[in-house]
Amino acid sequence: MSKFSFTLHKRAADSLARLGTVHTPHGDIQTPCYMPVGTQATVKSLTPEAVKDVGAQIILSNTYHLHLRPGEDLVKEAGGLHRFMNWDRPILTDSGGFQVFSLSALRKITEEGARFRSHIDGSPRFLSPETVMQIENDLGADIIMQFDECCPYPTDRLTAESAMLRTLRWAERCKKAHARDDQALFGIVQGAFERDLRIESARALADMDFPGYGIGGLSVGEPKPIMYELLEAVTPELPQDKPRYLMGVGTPDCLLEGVLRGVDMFDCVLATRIARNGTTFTTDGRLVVKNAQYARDFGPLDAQCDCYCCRNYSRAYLRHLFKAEEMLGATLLSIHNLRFLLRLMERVREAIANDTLPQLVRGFYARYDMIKNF
RNA sequence: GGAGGGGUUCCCGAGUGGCCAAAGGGAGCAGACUGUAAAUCUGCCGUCGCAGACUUCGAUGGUUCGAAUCCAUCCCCCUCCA
Repeated sequence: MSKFSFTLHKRAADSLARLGTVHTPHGDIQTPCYMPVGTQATVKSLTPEAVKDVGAQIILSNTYHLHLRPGEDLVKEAGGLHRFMNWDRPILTDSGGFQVFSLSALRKITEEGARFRSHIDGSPRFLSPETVMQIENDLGADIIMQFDECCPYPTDRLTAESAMLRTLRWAERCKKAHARDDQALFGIVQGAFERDLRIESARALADMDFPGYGIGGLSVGEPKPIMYELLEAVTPELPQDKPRYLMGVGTPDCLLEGVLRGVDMFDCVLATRIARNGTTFTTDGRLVVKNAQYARDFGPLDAQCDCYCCRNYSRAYLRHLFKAEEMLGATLLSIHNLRFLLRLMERVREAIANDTLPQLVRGFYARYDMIKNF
């Protein structure tokens, strides 16, 4: 089985943008890339074939959610996550660190790990770096994330530092507990919104020599300029020959800004979530297709888009599906929103290769309405 | 012809003297959503407006300090009997 590696093809001249290839046992990933999220071993509302059709090279799944249901032992018995969910391309599993954060009402964190109440049945659960590694090893994704501690915005410096340092200690423990050399374990940069803590975190993780690095704890409500500043501080501290993954981002503009600051990989639920709620990305900005103004609009969602939805269906029809609560609406908008981000990344890679990234970014902002952005 | 029941704000439907511009639901409209407790959640929903004012509960008239609520007449619907 081929091992994980990263090939850096090119660094842009006028920004930190990079062009690369991530090699995994289930195939290569061209970067910069966006990864659709399939938390519970499914990208909501889509068949794996549809996810491939929109151009996804790799998808995300979630350790915490699969641990609770159906359980990693069942997934392992099924032959691993790829076979279980019928997805033969690369998979990345998030560690559950974000759930520790977002389900904060139900947990208590100690040095040992996080004690939880299951959000499904209230049963007590415990996640530690060691248990998370065991679960992720059983699930069998190509890339697995360390167990980390995420801070809300805003966070006081002491809390930020303590979470960052704990994440470093947990990184060591994850590394020690990780038992499969066909899975690449990524460390995660923390440090909340303190520039120097972020830098310290990145340097320490770099010294631990991970095959790739997540940048976590961002896009949790802070203003975008703060996120961009922190990215600019962090990516130069990370090894050039390893992929950087900005966790949980995002919007079309955040993707571009992330690429410009040296990020190689992104994931975000936004595309599929807002799709299920009747909202779409378009070349001109956000479009809420369920709004009354589209009742008699028989044109496509986005005339620039090459997706299945835009090639075959009108805004009026999509609006009808949402008003009638037909589930095809969620499917078609998910196809479009994913394709929108994936195609944007395709164009970004092309532009880096051709040294035209600044023009691409300029062209994007010239049309994209930031007032109606997220 | 006789007996009974009923007409409430877009729809359904509570309300039977003041706390009612009128419960609740639906529909409608809008907003939110960034490592997914989300096919979810929130707000608005008579008119104008900041407070507040004004017009509403089939129609008209009446009782009362005060009526969607009580009385009279009329209009319209439904059920049963002949």
